[in-house]
Amino acid sequence: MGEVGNQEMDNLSSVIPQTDSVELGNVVSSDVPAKKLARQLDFTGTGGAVLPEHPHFQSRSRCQESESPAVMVVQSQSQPQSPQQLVVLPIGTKAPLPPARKPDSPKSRSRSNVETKDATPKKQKQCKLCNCKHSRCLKLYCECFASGVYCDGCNCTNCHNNVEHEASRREAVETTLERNPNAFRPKIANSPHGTRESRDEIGELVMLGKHNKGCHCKKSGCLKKYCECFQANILCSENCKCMDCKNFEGSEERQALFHGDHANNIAYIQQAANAAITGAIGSSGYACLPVSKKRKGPELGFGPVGKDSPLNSIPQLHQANNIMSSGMSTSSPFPAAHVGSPVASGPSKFSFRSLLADLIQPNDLKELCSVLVVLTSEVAKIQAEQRSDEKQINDPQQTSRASSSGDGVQHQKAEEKAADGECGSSNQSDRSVHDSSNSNSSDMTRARPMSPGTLALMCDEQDTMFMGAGLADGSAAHDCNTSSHVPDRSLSEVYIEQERIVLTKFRDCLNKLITLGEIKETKLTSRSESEVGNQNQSNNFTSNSGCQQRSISNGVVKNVALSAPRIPPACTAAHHPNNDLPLKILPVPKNRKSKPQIDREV
DNA sequence: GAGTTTGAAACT
DNA sequence: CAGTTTCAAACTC
Repeated sequence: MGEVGNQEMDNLSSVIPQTDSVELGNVVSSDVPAKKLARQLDFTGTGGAVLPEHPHFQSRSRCQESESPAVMVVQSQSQPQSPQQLVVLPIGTKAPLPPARKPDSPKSRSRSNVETKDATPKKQKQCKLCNCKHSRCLKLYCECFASGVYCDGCNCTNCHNNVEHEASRREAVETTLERNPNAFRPKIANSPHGTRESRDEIGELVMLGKHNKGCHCKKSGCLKKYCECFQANILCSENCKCMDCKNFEGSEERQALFHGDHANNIAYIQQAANAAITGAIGSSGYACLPVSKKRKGPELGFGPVGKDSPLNSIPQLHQANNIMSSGMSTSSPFPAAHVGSPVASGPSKFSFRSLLADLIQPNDLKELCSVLVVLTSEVAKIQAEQRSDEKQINDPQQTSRASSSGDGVQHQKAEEKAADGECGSSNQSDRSVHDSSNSNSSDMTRARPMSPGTLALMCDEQDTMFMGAGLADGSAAHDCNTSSHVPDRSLSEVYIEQERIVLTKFRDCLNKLITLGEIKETKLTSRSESEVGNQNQSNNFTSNSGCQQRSISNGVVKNVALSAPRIPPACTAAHHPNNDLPLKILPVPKNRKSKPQIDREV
């Protein structure tokens, strides 16, 4: 341990504002030697940026990762130097706030409303309550500090993570950020590559996410809450450097924690965890080289075990929710808000199995993609034919003029045709929606030729479809560079039209899925009700009629409708009354100018 | 509730 | 960057 020079101590004194002289006194008189503290605080004397202004400051928040009902760090714009600059607000301040965090710790639960030495006055806290003694809650050891929130109601000793010690707090934040600019970022990132294939296999809640740094566990087998991955309810990833990891997809030890008739028996689960760690359960045969077992995408998870088992508490579900949002939070100066999480309604003992678990098969997705691609190619064909026809009619001058003034009309016409083709005939109200969307189309043509997502999609789906189509004038030739053969505008019109069609179809599919999910839920509900003795329910049910079924089942389905809002037609296209029916694309007759033949199976 | 274990953070 | 120490949460008894 190095000596702290006088200079450093001088810096220390000079950096700390006058108002904090008392605090410095506190520091010196605390149970930590002054020099040691000086080192620990690692004052830099920069005195510049403060926590809230740092672009990287976000509530990384174990709160956020786990149980927090939502904490938001708000920067006061008016008083940038004010110690109160950082204001911690519960998001959605509707009272009553959810119970204080740390439901998983009986210990802290019992403490949660007790007055403590020098922490800020007790009130319900949105984050885990810390018990720091030596860090003054100014290091990442402190969960509150790490979460970017003030200690409030904690059981900490000599706490400086509060408004009164804002100055030293800021210094600490600064130091922490110097050491690690990502210190306050979420530790768990979304994984775009999470495979969901094993969801059905286990049938439980799938956690997508990846620990940014990865864990380094040695003895816990990553099956205890010591492990940050396990705690966050995610599988270990290639980022981890853990030893003897058992927190990977397909791990027998891991599955043993969550399966079997004892799945809800906490004692059993903990026993299983211990056994797994000591190798008593299963013989996975893995050599426990973490790398060999790391999945590429985070996957299935179902909560830590032990006394604090999440199987009996909602935090894990919060985590799931938070994981999903944490990945997005990097673009926001604020930690992700978790307001009104559908899973936050209360503790549940039941494992969650998606209603769509049996409905969506990988092949379906492939087929859907194929259908969409075929659809777009048909649209492109039609537009190409259309355009060539119009060329013949109009002389070149008119054509060029039309491209500047009459574009919108032409485009609209094309869209109407496509919309007709898609949905047969659309009713008036739908059309008005459609038209309103079109009003922007021509502008979009210039400003936004094609969304990157669509471009990427088209690049991915690529070629066989489009190239095979051999479009007459190349207007819809699939060219990821969106260049060349045709004037940009007409090309982008085609793309826009394709995009619109694809999105519309995709929306329809999602709606269909929702309906199927609802149907399934209705079935399950009816079944369970009938099991309890309510025999009349099942007779009301018919299997495949979509939304109307929500009126049945003694109000049970009413809730379904609430929980699964249908995706609105938005501003994409006319909505066909039969949108819920499966799509079937019929071959396009040659020389046909109009719409692609899209029919619906009844 | 005290003591132990664990792994992240801090430090050398 | 690796090794060590500190720290506080998780866990055990």
